[in-house]
Parts: sequence; structure tokens; C-alpha cells
Amino acid sequence: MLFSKSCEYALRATMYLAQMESNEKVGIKVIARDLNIPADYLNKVLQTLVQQQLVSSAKGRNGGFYLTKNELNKPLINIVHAIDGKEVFYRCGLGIKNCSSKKPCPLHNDIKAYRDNIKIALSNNSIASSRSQIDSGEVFLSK
Amino acid sequence: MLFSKSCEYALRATMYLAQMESNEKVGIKVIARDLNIPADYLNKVLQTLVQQQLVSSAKGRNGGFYLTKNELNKPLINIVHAIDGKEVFYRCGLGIKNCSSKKPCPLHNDIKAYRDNIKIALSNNSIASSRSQIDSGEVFLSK
DNA sequence: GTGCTTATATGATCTATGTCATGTTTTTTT
DNA sequence: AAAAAAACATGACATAGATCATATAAGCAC
Repeated sequence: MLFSKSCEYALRATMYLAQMESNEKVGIKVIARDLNIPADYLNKVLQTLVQQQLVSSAKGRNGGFYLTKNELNKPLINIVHAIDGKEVFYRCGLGIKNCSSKKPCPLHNDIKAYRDNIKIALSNNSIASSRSQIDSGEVFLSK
Repeated sequence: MLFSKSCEYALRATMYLAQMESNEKVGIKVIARDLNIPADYLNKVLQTLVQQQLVSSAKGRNGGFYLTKNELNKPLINIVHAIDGKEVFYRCGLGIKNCSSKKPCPLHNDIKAYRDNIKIALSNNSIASSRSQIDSGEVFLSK
């Protein structure tokens, strides 16, 4: 439970969109079905991403969600920041207010080391970079 | 937010009790004040630990919570298992049902490494082991 | 044994998160 | 221009987690 459910949905949907051909729009129902996520809820999450200009959308017939080239090149961590904020990577694992590297809690170093790891991975990998991994069957977004 | 708040409280309270002299009982109000946790809520959490025989308690005047030698030697991970269950260490970071090492999600490997390490640290360190670190001022449980 | 102090048990309330439902606006098609 | 299809916006509802509150039971001191 590192990320909120909204954030998990956001990451999966974004990676899903990254698999599409450039500018191919996908309707919310299709995304929701493919990823096994409640459509109305995912809709709400994606709206937030659209507002933050991390995902694009088009209304009307044949409309849907899609990623521009510019958006594809943004790091995945932007999605996390948009939904869960930056705090997820810094909050003390024991909930201690003044926990820091100078005054660490007993779990601080272990938790920091590996949270940093995820943070770096999400910062270095663009949204687009997940595409090749998924295409090759190396990793999966659903069964 | 790796652990639930209840679990954070449980870990902190247990480490706190580990600092006491053998068999010294501490009332809930004192623990709650020192750790800056709502007393009634912490009370509930500690009751669970008592039921699971991870913490001991005594009723009546001069009663309170304490740790036996046997309890001091148990690994910290028992606390996590008692409150949050074993699942915390295994649930997919993107909430994908069938995520596994054989069919990993894009974040699987990064998250796995992160959590395994914490799991190992909590498994290898006994409740008592936190005492020396805290005594020496190396780590802290509150400001 | 009486009274006080403490844990124990239970449940009510609050809050945040997640889900569902409805209506509105925009765009395309005919 | 009308109709349909889609995102957009808003709010109601459900659930779980966290907090607060009250009553009960057990043990100690005198």
C-alpha cells in the first residue's frame, strides 16, 4: 500500500495509454474493461490527470483519452505527484513527526533506502518507456 | 504509508516498552503522552497485541503494559503481522491481481526489493534490539 | 471487604477514501 | 439542425480506518 488506489489506477491507465499508437484515442469504457477498474471511478481519476496536463482527451464521437508525444516523455513520477502528492516518498514509516536523517526512527534507513529506489525508478523512466517492456511481454498491466 | 496507522502505533509502543526495566509496568496514559498518540486508540491497539501474546498487561493499581523476556526476544515483524497481516509485504504495488515474479507488473521488481529488505530487517531484529539503539540516541521514537 | 485504579470490552462517531449515479457540455455524424 | 457519443462536472452513497466515549471486570491498597 505504498500508493493510494487512485494512484495505482492512474499509473496503470497511463501505462496502458502509452501502448497505443500515437494519438489513438481510447474510450473510458474500454480502458476500464481492459484494466478491470470501475469505469466511473477511473473516469474521475483520469480527469485529474487531464487537468494536470499529464493526459489528453477529446470529447464527442470517436473521442477518448490519449497521450501526446510531449506527455509520453514525462517521467512516471509526475503521475504519483499529481494524485498522491510528493509526501508519499517522505512520510516517516512510523508516523513520527520529526523523523529525519538527523533524527531517524528505528526503521528510517531501511525505509528510506528502498523508497528512494522506487522514486528514482519512477523519475528516470518516462511514461513511454513502459511501452517496450509491456510489448515484449516482460511485464504486465493485467492478467 | 507502508503500514496502517494502527501498526505504526503498535510498533512504536512496543519499542517504547522495550526500553523499560524488566517487568516495569507502564500505564496507557503515560505511553500515549510520551509517544503523542490518542490514549483510547492506542489502548485498543495494545489490547490486540496482548491477545496475540506479544505484549503483557496487569490490571489494578500499579498495573500497566510490559514485556516479558520471552516477548522481548520475538522479532518485530510479529507486531506487523498481528496488526496488518502478512499481506502488506506481498500485495502488488499497482493493485494487479495476478502480479507475481513470473508475471510482474512494471514496478514489481523495484517494489519487491524495497519491501523484502524491510521485511528482513523486521524479521532479524528482535523487539529488544531496538533498545540499545534508542538508549544510545542513535534513533528516536518521538521528538 | 470496600474503594480506587487500571486494563478490557464494546460500540458510537467522525473522516477519508473509494464507488456509484445523474446530468451537462462538447464534438462528430447524418 | 438534430441526434448520438463521448468527456466533464457534480454530488450522493458506501466502506474502512481512525478516534472518541462509556461501561465492565480485575487486581491492589488500606
